[in-house]
Amino acid sequence: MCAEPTPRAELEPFLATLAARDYLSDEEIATLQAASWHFRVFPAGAEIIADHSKPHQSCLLVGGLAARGMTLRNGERQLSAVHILGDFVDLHGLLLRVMDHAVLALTPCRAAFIDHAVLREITNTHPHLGRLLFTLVAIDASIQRNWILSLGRRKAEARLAHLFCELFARLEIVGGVSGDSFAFPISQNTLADILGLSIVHTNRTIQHLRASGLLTWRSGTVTILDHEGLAELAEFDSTYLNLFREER
Amino acid sequence: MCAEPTPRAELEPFLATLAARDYLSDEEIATLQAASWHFRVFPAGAEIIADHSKPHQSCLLVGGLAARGMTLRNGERQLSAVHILGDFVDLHGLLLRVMDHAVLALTPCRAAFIDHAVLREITNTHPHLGRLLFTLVAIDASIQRNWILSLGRRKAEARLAHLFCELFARLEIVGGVSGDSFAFPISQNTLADILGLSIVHTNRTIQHLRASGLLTWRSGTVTILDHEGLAELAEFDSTYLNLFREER
DNA sequence: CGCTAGGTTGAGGTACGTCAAGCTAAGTGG
DNA sequence: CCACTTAGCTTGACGTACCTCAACCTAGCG
Repeated sequence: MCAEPTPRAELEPFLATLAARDYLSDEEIATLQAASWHFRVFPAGAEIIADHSKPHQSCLLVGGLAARGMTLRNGERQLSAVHILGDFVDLHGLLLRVMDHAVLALTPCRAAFIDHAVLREITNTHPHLGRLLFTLVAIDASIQRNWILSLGRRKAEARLAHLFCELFARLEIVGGVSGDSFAFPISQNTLADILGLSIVHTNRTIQHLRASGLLTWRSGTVTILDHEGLAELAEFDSTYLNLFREER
Repeated sequence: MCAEPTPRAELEPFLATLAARDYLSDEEIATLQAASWHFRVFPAGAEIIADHSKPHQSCLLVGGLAARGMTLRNGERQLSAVHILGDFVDLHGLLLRVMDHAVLALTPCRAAFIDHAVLREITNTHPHLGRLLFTLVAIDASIQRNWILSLGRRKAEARLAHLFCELFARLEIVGGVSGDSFAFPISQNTLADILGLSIVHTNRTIQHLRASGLLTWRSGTVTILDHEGLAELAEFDSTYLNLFREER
């Protein structure tokens, strides 16, 4: 591969997500960078955090795609969130203590772990930074609310369109897009578990989206050909992503 | 009606939700009770907080049922959360600043408002209490994840069963159940918007649940006849509600 | 060359939606 | 006390979005 990046560089996408929502002081940035991060890699399909476990660390994704997943007894799986680099995947583990879902690596992933004790100390000594971290939890919840709307009321095609609109917007913040394209190297099987659809119907929905000329998806790369048309189809309104800098 | 309850008494359900998850010091309780709460009532159907508004207060529900709702252009509505007394309905508004959904009174509601400035000050001066408040936001997110599983993978009947299991468990904490019954005075139309189903199918699903002897729902009251059977049908696992006292 | 994981296609089934009508109970005005 | 209205519940008939099963196709890989 390439030379081992410095921890400092690996935190950049995370700092970018924060900086997209509020103003970070140099001292706050330094605090985050000075913290003790432990890096680990996971192959595609690996379980990063097990369901019902009681983690003592939280996990920041610095590379790859991950997801939160729950499974019914009959084996059907539903993914409730897709995470990209810069996402503090299980920050809420600090508050919830017991996982009610698993965190899975959808692609090979690189993650940085930080002790809950350190995070708790940050919320004690840096209240604003603490609020900023919890804002990320609230934004995750916001994304989930929108996904509830998708699952409950949007048809398959609009649902998929909305997912791609959202991923593009989120990846843009952290430098995860190049031009109109972003890496999305997952199987249609996995995508079906995100969309709450069967594999077959997922396949047909993708074909329909491709045929309408809104996007392509080849060899693990999605290219959006018509941003406006896609957003129109999805009724995409980015308010819920909180892409504005405000004192929080 | 009855005599005006004291603010102190009206906060009890809220303190109970907190106390179900962590240990509150007397000083923390006093801080919450001493805060300046403004009470308002809303008729059924009223908009408690408007979509896309920028609230400067957060809203604690002290009576009635409320919900978060989003609407598509074609008029279809999806409710993403049902709130009961003691719920800090839009605590996340403190962090998100712009509402990405509306908060609606499903029944006549009584709510207590508190300035964001006060909440922010609490997170500055009482870090543990602040974390506890944000834990409520994280639990809301947890509930939403479970609802994503319901909408994506559970069939109508299990979805409805899960809703009733959850409401019973949550209402139990705040003294909102009597025996096996709780008040649920909403129309099937509204219920359909919670379940992401049509009215007609919602009606048939309810009838099927009733016929299977698991519960009754008459004149605004749900009575669960077979808790175990209902939980079995719903695959209900209360882990996600965080009903355990832990240092957070 | 054969194996495998993933993508694609067709045929038929089911859970759910839509439309339209009739029912019930509560409220309103005469 | 009785029309009349209205909101909500119920039922039937029919339509459709999505599911299931099963086959085949394709590309990568040892």
